[in-house]
Amino acid sequence: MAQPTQEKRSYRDTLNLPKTAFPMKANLVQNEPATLKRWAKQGLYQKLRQREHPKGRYTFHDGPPYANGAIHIGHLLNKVLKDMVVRSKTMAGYDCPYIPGWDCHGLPIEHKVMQELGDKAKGMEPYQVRRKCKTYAEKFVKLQSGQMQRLLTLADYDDPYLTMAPAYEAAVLEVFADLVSQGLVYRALKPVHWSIANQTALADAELEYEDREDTSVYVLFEVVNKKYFQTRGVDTSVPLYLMIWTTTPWTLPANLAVAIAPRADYGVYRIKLKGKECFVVVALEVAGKVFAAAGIEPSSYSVVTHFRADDEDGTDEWERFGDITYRHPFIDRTGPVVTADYVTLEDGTGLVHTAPGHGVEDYQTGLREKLDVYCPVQADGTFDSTAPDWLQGKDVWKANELVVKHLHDSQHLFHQETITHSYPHDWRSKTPVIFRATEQWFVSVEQPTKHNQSLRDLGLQQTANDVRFYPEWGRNRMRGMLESRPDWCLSRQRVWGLPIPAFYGPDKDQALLTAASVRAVSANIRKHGSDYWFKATPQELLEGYDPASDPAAPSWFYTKGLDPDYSKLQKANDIFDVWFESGSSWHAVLRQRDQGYPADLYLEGSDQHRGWFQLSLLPALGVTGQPPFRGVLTHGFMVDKDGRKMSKSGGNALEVDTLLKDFGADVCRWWVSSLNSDNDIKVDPEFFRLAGEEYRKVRNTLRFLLSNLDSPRKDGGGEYEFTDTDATSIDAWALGQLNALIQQARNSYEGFQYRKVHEAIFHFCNDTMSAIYLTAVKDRLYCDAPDSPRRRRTQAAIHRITDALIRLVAPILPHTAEEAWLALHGDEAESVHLAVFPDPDATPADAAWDRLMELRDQAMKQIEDARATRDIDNPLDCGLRITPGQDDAEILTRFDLVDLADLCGISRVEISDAHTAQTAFEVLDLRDQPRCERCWKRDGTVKPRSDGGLLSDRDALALSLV
RNA sequence: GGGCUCGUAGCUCAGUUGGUCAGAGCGCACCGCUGAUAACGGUGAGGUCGGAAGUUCGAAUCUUCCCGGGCCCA
Repeated sequence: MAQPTQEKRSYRDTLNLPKTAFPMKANLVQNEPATLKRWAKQGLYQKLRQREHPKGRYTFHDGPPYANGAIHIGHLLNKVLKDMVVRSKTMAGYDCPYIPGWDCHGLPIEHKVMQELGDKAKGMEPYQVRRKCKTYAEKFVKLQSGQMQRLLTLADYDDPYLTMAPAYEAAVLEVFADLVSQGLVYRALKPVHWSIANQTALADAELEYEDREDTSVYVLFEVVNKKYFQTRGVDTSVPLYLMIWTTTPWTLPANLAVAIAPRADYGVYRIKLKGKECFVVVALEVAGKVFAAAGIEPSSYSVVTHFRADDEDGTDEWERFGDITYRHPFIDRTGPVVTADYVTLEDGTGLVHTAPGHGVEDYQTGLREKLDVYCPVQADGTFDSTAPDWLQGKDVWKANELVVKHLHDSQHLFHQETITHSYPHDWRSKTPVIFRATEQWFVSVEQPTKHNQSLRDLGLQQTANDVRFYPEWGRNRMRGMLESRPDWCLSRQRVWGLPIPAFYGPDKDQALLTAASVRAVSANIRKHGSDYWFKATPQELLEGYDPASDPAAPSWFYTKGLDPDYSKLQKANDIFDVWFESGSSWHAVLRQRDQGYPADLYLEGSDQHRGWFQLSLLPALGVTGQPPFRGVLTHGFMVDKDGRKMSKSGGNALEVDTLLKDFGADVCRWWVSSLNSDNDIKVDPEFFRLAGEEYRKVRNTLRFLLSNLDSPRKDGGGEYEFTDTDATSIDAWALGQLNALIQQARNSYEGFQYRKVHEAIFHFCNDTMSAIYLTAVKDRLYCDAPDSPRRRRTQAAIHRITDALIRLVAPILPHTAEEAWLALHGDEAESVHLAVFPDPDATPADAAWDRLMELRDQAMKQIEDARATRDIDNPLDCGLRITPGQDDAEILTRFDLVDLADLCGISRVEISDAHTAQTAFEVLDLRDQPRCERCWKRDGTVKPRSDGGLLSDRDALALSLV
């Protein structure tokens, strides 16, 4: 006989303790890249395309991020959400390709390149600058692509779509040609920032604001139609003036209206000017300041009456009293008084001189009021022949003086002063910039399309019904934007982009731009890329175009029977708004690459309601008559932990690379899946740390599950098949819970509710598995004979649970799921990502399980109380006597007493013969009973065995001592 | 200033049509286990549901106003 102490220790080696190669420590930062390599090596993305797809195609369409800079935390959210869509749809049985895209053209890149070039840019041809831009874009596509892959997104990174690729550009022109064919494209004037020095339009990013001295003038416009004032008792025999203020006198020749604030009070003042009695209209609030500036004493003027456009009670006086008109101070025309929201009382008189050809706000007002976009200033900054003869040929700076002098001489100048103000300058020439109306290309949202309705109406109608919005309020947002949007200005005066394929004729308003001519250029750009526009002649660009068969060919270019005169053609210098390029991706990617149209889902941040969503919707409606998407899913924006906007300067921006290095992709993805991403999302490193804690919990549950499958089965099932007689087993309960999880997770994935999946999985790991099931079956797994049917049944259940859990978590934690999958099925298993979601099965769980678990809760509570009051540390020192209530008596006879004891974590359970109304529990203190040296239970069967140990019957059997 | 939207325990979030709706998880504190151990289990504390008024027998839930965020415009 061995020594007792040795015997005690030796039982540990007789147990089936958990064992697995799946480590507790994830080491994601090192291991995730290896998983990526493995997927690449096995061609996972391509394999998925070839796999069977019982549900058919699910068309997800990726919106292109801008190829500038490294990805930020917003991209992380966006790309991970997209990847979860793609992976979950794939595992639901769809073919769901993911073609990533990049927006490559546009000002930010061109601007950056120009800055880098500095003075060198001056001697460069457009195509040379474009080459630099292309290189720049390529660099960032590569950088971002690498980062996105590092986030474990599964997409066709070998063949992404780039908006600067020739085939893409050609497709954009095809979309454009279709809109042209419908007569939706037109040319009109619009004010832009204009550099006189370089004779070019400038974007906001190319402006530098510097202080500048200008003459500001207070000008009197004589009212013509005084009806409104007459009703207010103003003497109409006395001249009445509107007083405006401006810092750009040179824009006065283009004045077409005066704007007032809708919700401000205006006074009519009686005043003497140069000895003459008159009335002057100025905003009440600023009148004192204005008169004081002109040196007029308060005693010299008085208010006669006052008015406002909008009454307090909301009635619109303006409409009741009709339009007020005034006479231009030095041009023979009258203009209306209109209201405009942007009019403030901070500077000036509260009456704003409005020249639609010389200001963006003025232009908007002009559109609304149907004013001309009149601009008498030419590209070189001089006035054209429509201006008064004393201004013609003079440049705008000279005109400032001339206009002021003229106003003074004609007694329209109330006051002038010199002011210093911040004024935009051309960042290259450092010269002051002007606003000047120029010819731009537009798409009309008002004209009827070939689908009989305007783009606006089509958009409103189809998004009202035929598109699903997640969340639903996206529909309202889209509607509001469609209702208020003006015609789309397509042209930009830049070089880094897709040229608008227009050719101008000898006269200013002659242009060759027909559906057929655009398609011809499109075909040639498909062959040569858009650089061709800058290198080739008009004739070369139009190769394949036959004006004879184009009824829309303009007569100045082609007359029947004669050869077209290509020498008349001059290439346009405009490029497309980049939004038109990305807004054509449904054609350039989905249709051109045969991905299916329309897409099932677009998924972007909520800023894209106005951006990509709307600007894809409009061209798609024009061409196809239907929206490019069936569903639109949006997420919110990242804010800091106090709910404030993220900003780099504020120091609260998080680097994606840092997050990946500190936490790994799966932890970042677990964090994403925990969010309600409809609205703002708070970000803080602490949240990633917490996500890491939760991740470890899930990982450890998987690890423990795996560790109890000591002999992986090749057939993937188990040696045990469940039958109806197992319905009351703990395993049947666990499998029933698994079914519920499968159902819930699949439904939530279906509705893009990743947070719900996250919660369900976490709860299942934490509660169902860790706290209840695995704790309950530990005893049989460890202590039963390895091949005991009871143990094998549990292992079969665990196998099924593990397999299902890995599949369910795979879209969220692709690396960890893969790691666990290989641990479960062996290294020869290909990939969990080629598998599909599990289906709920017909597990024969007894209907009484719900009640039984309620009873368990009650019993646990009592055991807990008893341990506290009687000072019992170890729950295995407890037993439980159950006195069944009437409703539970039958149920309790069906369940195994050992199972019940294991569920409560105690040594044994007995059922009393007595009866009560309500099931009652009595906790037994078993500390005076012998304890099995192997399983530590005091189950009543413990006695000395032939090996000298104190063992229970089960343990003796397991050791073959009986 | 306008359109859309959000504001529930320290944190992340649930709360159908107004009546067990004041909840869950994390975190925290305390306890247990030491055969899942840089793991595991149990127990507990925490909120006048952004503020005010109103409708109602009754409101986190409806109405109005206010405060504070976010996106897009202006």
